[in-house]
Amino acid sequence: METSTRTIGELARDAGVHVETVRYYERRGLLKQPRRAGGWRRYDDEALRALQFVKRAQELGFSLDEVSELLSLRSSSSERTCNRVRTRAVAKLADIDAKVRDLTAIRVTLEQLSRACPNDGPAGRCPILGAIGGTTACNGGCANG
Amino acid sequence: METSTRTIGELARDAGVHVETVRYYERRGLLKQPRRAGGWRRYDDEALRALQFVKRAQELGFSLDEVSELLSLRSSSSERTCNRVRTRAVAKLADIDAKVRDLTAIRVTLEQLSRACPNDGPAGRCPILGAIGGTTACNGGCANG
DNA sequence: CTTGATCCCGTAGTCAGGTACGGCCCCATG
DNA sequence: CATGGGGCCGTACCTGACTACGGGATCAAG
Repeated sequence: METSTRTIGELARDAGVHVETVRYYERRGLLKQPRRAGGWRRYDDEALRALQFVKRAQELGFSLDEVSELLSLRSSSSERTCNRVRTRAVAKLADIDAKVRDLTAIRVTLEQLSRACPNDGPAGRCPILGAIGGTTACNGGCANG
Repeated sequence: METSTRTIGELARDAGVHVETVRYYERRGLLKQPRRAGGWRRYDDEALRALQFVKRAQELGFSLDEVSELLSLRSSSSERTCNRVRTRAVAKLADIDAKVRDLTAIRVTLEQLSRACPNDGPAGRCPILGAIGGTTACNGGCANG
């Protein structure tokens, strides 16, 4: 943890990911090639921070492609970098809002159906099955004839 | 739409899905084998309703495996069917709630960061990049020295 | 110097829910 | 009867983010 040079296994443990994940990120260009000692990758503290950056951005809902974007923004020196990052964050906020709206709509429907459910009885009287699919198990008039 | 016997293409169009999706559902056992005329699948109105059942259950957040379960419940004749369906619906509600909670937590964080963003400036002064990843582009003291 | 843990690499597989392809067959229309 | 659009089937491919495998190399401890 406090050693500034780690093997891939130690790095992975410190960051709470699997070794294969580190190699995968490296393949995807999310982590830069570390130096090698006798063929083994050696990572310093900065590599650990880079890995943590990826994980945290991911936790904030960014895909690995988007993390790549953020990473290139992070190493850019433009005065507009911050603005561009904010644009991404705001777009991500909109994505999240859309998802929450969709889920909430589904939730409302499911909850109404669950409430309407008498909690016993056969398929033909189940309001949930009824709402999902009309009549099939019950051709022609059970519960409405 | 009003013909009671359709080809797969007509069924797909009526249900708003692709032909391949119908064949895929059939392979997965979500739709039963239709009768054939000269090798071509022919579907009646009930097949259309079955397909719509699958789509609507999916819209309510059920995976195709869960839809299979619902389908077998639907054709069961037990008095406890309704209860079992409700159990699935309630579990799905809990899933949705968990997802919404996660998304909301992310949302709060992202929004705070967006608000804190001065909307211009370089990476080193970007609160979003800062919050995600500490220091890398900015080793040793920009914006805090 | 041996042993066992760890690392190397490339390739392939996983999950969900489809989507695409290619070669052949069938059906309705003119 | 020809033709073109659709349908048949099996198989492979897609996205995203890993995860697994196998055979060989290397390192640290005893």
